[in-house]
Amino acid sequence: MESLSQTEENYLKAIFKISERDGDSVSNNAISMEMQTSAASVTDMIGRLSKKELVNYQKHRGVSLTDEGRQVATHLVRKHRLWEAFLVEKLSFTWDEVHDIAEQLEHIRSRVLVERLDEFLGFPRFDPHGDPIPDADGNFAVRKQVPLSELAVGDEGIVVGVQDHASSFLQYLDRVKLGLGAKVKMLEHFEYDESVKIRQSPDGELVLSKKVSQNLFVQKK
Amino acid sequence: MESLSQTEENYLKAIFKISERDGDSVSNNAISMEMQTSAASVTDMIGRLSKKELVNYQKHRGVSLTDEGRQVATHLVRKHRLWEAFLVEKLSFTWDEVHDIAEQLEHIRSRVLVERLDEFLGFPRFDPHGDPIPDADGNFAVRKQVPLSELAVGDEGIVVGVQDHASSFLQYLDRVKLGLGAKVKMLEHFEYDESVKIRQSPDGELVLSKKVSQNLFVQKK
DNA sequence: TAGCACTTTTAGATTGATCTAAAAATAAAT
DNA sequence: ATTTATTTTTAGATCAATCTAAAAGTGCTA
Ligand SMILES: [Mn+2]
Ligand SMILES: [Mn+2]
Ligand SMILES: [Mn+2]
Ligand SMILES: [Mn+2]
Repeated sequence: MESLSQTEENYLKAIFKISERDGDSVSNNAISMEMQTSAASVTDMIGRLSKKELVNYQKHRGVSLTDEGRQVATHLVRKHRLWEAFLVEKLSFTWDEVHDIAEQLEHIRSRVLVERLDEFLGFPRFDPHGDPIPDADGNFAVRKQVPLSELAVGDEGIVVGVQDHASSFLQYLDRVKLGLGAKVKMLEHFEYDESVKIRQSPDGELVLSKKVSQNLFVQKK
Repeated sequence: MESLSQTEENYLKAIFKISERDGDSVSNNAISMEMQTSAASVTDMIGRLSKKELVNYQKHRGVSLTDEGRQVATHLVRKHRLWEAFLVEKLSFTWDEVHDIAEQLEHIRSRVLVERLDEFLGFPRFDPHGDPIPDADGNFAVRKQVPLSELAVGDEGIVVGVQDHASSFLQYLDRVKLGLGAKVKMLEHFEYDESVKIRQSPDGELVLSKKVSQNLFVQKK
């Protein structure tokens, strides 16, 4: 268990992310996409991670994280999200500004630091984007949430997360006052372009494109 | 001005540190000592830093920082010390625990982050070890301080800094209640081993070895 | 001034991380 | 079941950062 390079950590995080999305076996291709590197580089790195028993790997068969690899990955996610929370809660960054800095901070090595930070923040369970912060054992809180687009007419809900983390999307949400915690009620589905009309508490009405309504998570109330 | 690797940054910081101590022209040897690397590696790196115009260099002639190199170095020191202050002030680390974590945090790249952190901490002028935190332009506060060993009998002072940052020294100081801010009065110099006896406010008396008294900075009162 | 000690540079290798181009394997389609 | 397309691996290079061993340069000392 000598310590990993940032690059190795980034690969593990990428593999974790993809396997959460697409299932346990992750293709070279998906990794090279996510990491923006050549397929050859991925093959090479997978070999190294495999030698360190962080991934299971047989040629042409895809990779999956071992328990240890998964631990490393979830710990990175934990650090990433805690730092994002720190930046927003304590240093008044906005939710569209924190990701890139957290990408760096997540590689800081100090178990104690992470636990102290967690405590300092009051043990937050979700990050500024509504994503769950795993606990020290790598367990994620689950929350029953649905894309806003799936609310039936008349349903009410609260915005609790975003699917897309692009700055432009987050800034758009700020502009239309649909940040985390916003109360919404579905008023109408338009068949034509799958846009929706919602009421946004207490008195605003808003039409949202398909893309927006599918990328916003709400909790039904 | 493409961005520097952590290694390059560490070399610049080392060169800065040595030149503060020993004068502007820094030898290969001193750097290899400070960085714990071979002289050959130093020569190699110096070549690279020179090509990037971060140091002035002619073979066998020693190196010195250019203005740009100096800027980078002082900014690293600024970040290092702000993070140390953060760890102590906000996350309740002790002064002997923070250096290694700050060695990592100092490489985080985000101008805004540094300025926000500075503000969050209330613009501290000194770090937990009493070292000055340079401002954004790289200017260090100067403070007239002397090693405790140089107080004359009867002189009073306040502990404001340490020369040696070793954990064991810092822990020793905690044990004998000689942290930053402690009030001391010189009572006696012992010629035999150059130890000293001091009064430590309000009522303690303490004998300190030469090594200790030379590594503690006080401000005369 | 000639010799010796110490410092610095060069030469040559290694390791991690990356690339492109080509070969091999797998998956999809005809 | 062949052929074709796509994915994955290999081969061979490059670049940064490091090392050891040897050569070259500086400078002190007798
Ligand atoms: Mn993020
Ligand atoms: Mn997030
Ligand atoms: Mn320090
Ligand atoms: Mn310090």
